[in-house]
Amino acid sequence: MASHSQQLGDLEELVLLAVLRLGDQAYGASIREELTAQADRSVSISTVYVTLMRMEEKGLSRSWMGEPSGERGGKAKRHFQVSPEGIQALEASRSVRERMWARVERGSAAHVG
Amino acid sequence: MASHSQQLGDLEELVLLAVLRLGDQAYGASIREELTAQADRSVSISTVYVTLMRMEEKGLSRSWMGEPSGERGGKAKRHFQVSPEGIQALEASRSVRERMWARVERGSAAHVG
DNA sequence: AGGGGTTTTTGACATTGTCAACAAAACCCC
DNA sequence: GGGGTTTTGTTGACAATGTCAAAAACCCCT
Repeated sequence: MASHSQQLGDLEELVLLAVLRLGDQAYGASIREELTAQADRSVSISTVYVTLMRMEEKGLSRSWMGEPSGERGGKAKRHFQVSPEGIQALEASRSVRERMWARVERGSAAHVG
Repeated sequence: MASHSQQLGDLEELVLLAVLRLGDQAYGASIREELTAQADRSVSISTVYVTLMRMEEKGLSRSWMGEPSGERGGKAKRHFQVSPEGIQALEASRSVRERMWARVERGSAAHVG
């Protein structure tokens, strides 16, 4: 079935995966850390927010303000979550990539890795 | 070892994979067909060329003009090839994505698929 | 009510994604 | 051998995404 779920940018995809992984601990700083440590993508914190805001406008993610942490200073954190549409887009992206790789590894003269 | 291979855009990645798959049959029209049929990405032919030209400037791919086909009309085809740097970038991209997915599927409360 | 600490938001610019319109060959035919 | 037709490649322009420095907002303390 040719789904027409939204195309994800490469960073968008990684951000969604980070949010998914972090679950209820997904907010600006932790998402950024996940990208830096696990995705070899050391972006600034603003990049994370901007990407998430834009994706929210497209219905790929949601967010809400949490309670103040109670610790010394600190504005309340904004929590993020991947929407069902976001998950669908992620899966579509993954399956396309897997198919393309499978085609490379079987049927061609090129040898990779 | 943290490689610093170039970051690929999502389309760039798919185009490189198509070129790899097509081997010595990789030129404008066939690349576009591969994207349409296998990657759910129906881009125009100009998109393919522009993406490849830009990647060539970055050292991710190479190209050269072939001989005229001999069929009814038709300018000579330009052939494309993925460079070693391109292959490295593709592999880096893949391994990052696989790690991120693995982290999602194990360690989290979220259930996907 | 002012200050230092933590987090988010805004404004701006760079890179990548996208295509319509245009140019270039190569073949055929009279 | 020049014009028409066919196939392919190139340009110019704009939209979407990637990126960050600087500013704003908020919280807790004294």
